[in-house]
Amino acid sequence: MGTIGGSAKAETNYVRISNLLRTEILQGEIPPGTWLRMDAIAKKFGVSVQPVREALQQLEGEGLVEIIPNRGARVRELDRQRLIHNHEIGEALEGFAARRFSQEASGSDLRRLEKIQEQHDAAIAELDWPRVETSNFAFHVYINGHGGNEELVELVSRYYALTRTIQSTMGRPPSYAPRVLAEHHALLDAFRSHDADTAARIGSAHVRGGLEELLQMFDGASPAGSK
Amino acid sequence: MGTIGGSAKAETNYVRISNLLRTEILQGEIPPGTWLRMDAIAKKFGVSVQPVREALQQLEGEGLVEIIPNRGARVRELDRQRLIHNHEIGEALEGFAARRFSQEASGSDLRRLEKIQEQHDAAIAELDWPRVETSNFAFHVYINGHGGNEELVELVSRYYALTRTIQSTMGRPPSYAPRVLAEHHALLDAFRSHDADTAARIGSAHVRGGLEELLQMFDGASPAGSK
DNA sequence: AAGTGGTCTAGACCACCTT
DNA sequence: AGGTGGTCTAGACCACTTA
Repeated sequence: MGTIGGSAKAETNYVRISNLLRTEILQGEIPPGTWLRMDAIAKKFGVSVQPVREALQQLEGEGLVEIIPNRGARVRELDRQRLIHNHEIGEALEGFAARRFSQEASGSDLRRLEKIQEQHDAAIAELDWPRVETSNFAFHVYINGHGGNEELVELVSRYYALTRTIQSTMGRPPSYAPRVLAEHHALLDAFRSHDADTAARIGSAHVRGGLEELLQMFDGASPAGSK
Repeated sequence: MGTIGGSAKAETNYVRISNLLRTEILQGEIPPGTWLRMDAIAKKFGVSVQPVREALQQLEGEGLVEIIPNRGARVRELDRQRLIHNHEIGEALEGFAARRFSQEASGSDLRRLEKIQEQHDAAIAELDWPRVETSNFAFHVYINGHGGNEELVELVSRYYALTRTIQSTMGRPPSYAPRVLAEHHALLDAFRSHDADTAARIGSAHVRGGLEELLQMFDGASPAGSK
């Protein structure tokens, strides 16, 4: 019923639904902890409940959704501990990627990365926050993707995007912009001199610095002492 | 986290099926590239096709299975490139975990790890390969799990277990046992002296060494140049 | 043009929670 | 017990491949 006349492509319902839910979760439009009631989603998409179930199962496999058998599905909670654990994974992967980039990047790779950073610098100077986000994201994707390891890029992006949720909900501290700027340029320096150990150290510290800022906001927002 | 002991729980079919398929794939009983026909699996479990579909969607989210819309599901191929990419992720995560363990492990943590390594030593001396596997696995899980980051342990195990598939299919080179043994003991030394940089370096190199062995077997088994 | 096998719907069923 | 919402089955439907 109500077939959308399109002849463009045979996109299955479960693929469309999982894609849409994924971006909505990663962009924070559906906040952590939200219950995802299957019949409500099915109704919203004009389909039965089964393709919705399949989409949710896939997101559970990706770690974005938690399905409790016979109870329901919810967006996975993003508590203090999970914030820390996600950043540990990011710290490990970005440190590795920075090390490799410092070893393997050609002159034109470096120039390309510098161009991206110029965008980032300009966006910060103009206080254009959406553009700060996208250029920051592009900077890291370029480094992480250098070896052609898509799965690594995807893992980092998954954890990175999840934290952006909290940032855009809670705002950023004043230390954010100068810190990110300084650390990106320190990374570029290490890349230019092909200093692998320094690149790896800064790459990891960059993630750790982001975590500390987030925890400040997090602890500031939720009154301490609650157990 | 507490295990819920013995309480007779209502285990749903999709959970049972995904668990079984997962272990069969990770243990190499269903080799990479195998098509997973839904009605065949449904018949085998005595259920309809829908719970099978949900189990497969979850495994796709975990990266173990590839679902091609309107075509079917297959165990993801494990070609040379993916072998390399998986090990890169392992290298990053295990290097991180080794660094942290060297910084945070208490005396009793160290003694516990040494006990595990004694099991490993003995198993190698007796050429008891299944026990070599399990004690090797326990060694790494103990290090990786030290910070309580279950997701990190799971990620490493996922990539690690996948490579075991190939190892048990193709066999191990003679260099395997002495290399693993020497590297584990070098790690223990670094832990004992709380030498974080060395621990991280050896942890990463340990994974890289395993990759090189695997690639030797891999390239030896499939003659180069075949198109 | 037929065949194969994946996808989707409607409705029955059942686990768990609330009263 | 009654309610809510997740789970499962049977069968129709449809996309894609064979000839």
